[in-house]
Amino acid sequence: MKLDDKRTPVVFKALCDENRVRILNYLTDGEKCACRLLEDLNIAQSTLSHHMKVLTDSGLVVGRKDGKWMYYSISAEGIDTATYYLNVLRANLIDSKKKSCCKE
Amino acid sequence: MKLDDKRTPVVFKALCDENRVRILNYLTDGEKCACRLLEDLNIAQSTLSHHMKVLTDSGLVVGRKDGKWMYYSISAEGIDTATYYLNVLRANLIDSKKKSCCKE
DNA sequence: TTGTCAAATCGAAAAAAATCGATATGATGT
DNA sequence: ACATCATATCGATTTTTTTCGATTTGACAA
Repeated sequence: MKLDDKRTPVVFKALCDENRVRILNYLTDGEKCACRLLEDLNIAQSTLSHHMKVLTDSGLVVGRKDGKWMYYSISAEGIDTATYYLNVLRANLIDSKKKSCCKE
Repeated sequence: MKLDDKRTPVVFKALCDENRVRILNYLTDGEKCACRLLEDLNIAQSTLSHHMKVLTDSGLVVGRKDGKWMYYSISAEGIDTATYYLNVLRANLIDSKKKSCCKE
């Protein structure tokens, strides 16, 4: 099994920017309104909107619209998918160790 | 527990570029010489060197020098660290669910 | 010491991403 | 219908990343 070299970067881009990691940290206490994040993060509203798009595209965050508010939360499924990707690397690693150990 | 917003991006940058994911996939069959990667990947030598630096900085890959050759392999510890980071998000998520469930 | 080969570093160019202010959209309340 | 508020989109700028060719470094062998 190999990682998809197109999809994998999309998933992990969520974790490749300082502001997005800050957002994820905020979201770990639970679902938050975009307006709330905006107060805490000291970035422009359009910048936040951009980051939320990257985060939802990655699958690590899901958005829910309620009236004119957008609520964002961390997706357990998204994290599990990312974890699975890392396990793919890990599993192959174990296999290759086994191979070199048993064949000679 | 929160993710370090400086260190986390460094770790996951390993997985944020198509060529680096290809490199990681190659390395899953075991340790490989840089010259070997160079043959397979169709990128300039200086570009490969740059990517190997990003990968080793992340901790997901380790390098070993043997004479004039550099051998690279995936680091189980590096993958475990990255997995741990994802678990931090996951664990907080479970905690926050528990909180909202029990308090009201 | 000199030549050769592998890899790293340098410097520049191209591509991608982050950021912002301004504007558009879309829901709500008057 | 209209004003208002939250968010998304647009367009432009700045910053970061990727990429390459050229050069340097460092190891080995003649």
